Amino acid sequence: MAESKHETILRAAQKLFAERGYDGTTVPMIAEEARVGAGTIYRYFENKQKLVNELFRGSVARFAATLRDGFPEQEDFRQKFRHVFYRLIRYSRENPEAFRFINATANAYFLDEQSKADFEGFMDFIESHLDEGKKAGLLRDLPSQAFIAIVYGTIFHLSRMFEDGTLEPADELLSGIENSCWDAVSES
Amino acid sequence: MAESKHETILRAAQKLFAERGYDGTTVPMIAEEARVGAGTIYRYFENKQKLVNELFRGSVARFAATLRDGFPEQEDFRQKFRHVFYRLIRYSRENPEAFRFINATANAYFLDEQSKADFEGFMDFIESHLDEGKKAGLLRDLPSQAFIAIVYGTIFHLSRMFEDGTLEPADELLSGIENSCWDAVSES
DNA sequence: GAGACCGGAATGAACGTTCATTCCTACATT
DNA sequence: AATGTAGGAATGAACGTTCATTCCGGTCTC
Repeated sequence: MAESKHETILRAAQKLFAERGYDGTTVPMIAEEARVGAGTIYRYFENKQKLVNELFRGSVARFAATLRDGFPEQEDFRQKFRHVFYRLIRYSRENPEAFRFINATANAYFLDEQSKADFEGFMDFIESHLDEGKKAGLLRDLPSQAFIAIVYGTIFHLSRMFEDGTLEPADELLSGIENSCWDAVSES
Repeated sequence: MAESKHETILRAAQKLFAERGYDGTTVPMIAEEARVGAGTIYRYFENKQKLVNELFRGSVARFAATLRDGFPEQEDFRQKFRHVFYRLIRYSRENPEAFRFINATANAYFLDEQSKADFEGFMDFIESHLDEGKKAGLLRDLPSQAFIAIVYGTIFHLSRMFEDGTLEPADELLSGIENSCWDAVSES
């Protein structure tokens, strides 16, 4: 089998959660999307809330891995910034549903402590990376959270536009926006 | 009475929708928050979906009014940009629940055509304003949608941080971010 | 005391979840 | 090789609960 039932169910849930949200998605909907019986879902997940938390943590872990993977530890800060930017873009483009799901879910009332902690850890990676640039005097005198708002906020909105076809993700466009973001955060 | 029941119900619904989303909010919850009977809600709204759509349109209308109000038609583009930036910030700060609700709801499956059209009209105002700057050669060679992603995306993320206390909305910080955004979109 | 208005119990549909049953696969027996 | 059997996996009808919505008896207002 190419994909286990466990994975099939998670994939189906992710698609629906991204489209309709957690509360707007019923367990029978997930079952139908995954082409399994409703009861089967409960062989793999204790309940709907455990399912959404497991899905969230998995998505965040893969997202974090995408960022850390091939991080140019030896190169200069400008290169590192570029790496993070393009990896954020890459993940949002290759996993639009996961990206949308993560962002819509990150503050949700049904997330457990572990999930919240995992997401915070992921954000800390981005923040500490920006802190490094700030210490090196390469970035403006703003809290690194502000940089996150600029870079992550931009990419988040961009990915929405790519998804609904408002904007086409051409290389030239991405490179232009990467420069914009760099100019927004870097010391003049 | 300072506030009609109609308004009280809308306010209560907005608070809950912003916190828990449309499907995560039940009509009895809204009734309790508004301190009215569940049946009373149906004296003012045909059903839950009509309620959320009316609320959405009202919020978008007030948001749009905030932007248009006092728009410095006679001044230069830099001033106009500043105006839009600070009005976006102002609305998100004075109406954090409305702002969060609008952004979480803008693409939702339960919005009717009228609501979608209203929101698009609002976004068109921002876009046409940016187009003007582009025609004047003041902005980079990027689609104006990309500018929206940068400015609106930044403010959206920022407002989240203000709401959950990650960041404090000091004047100095806002002015610094406004400059960042301007540098991100303007021709060097 | 008539009429508009309101609250919250009542209602049927739909929810998350369970469970008795069926299905499938692998191995034992011949 | 063919048949029998065991047991985990899968199912979907059924359960209690909760939802959106309706309805009706009571309460203000004039």
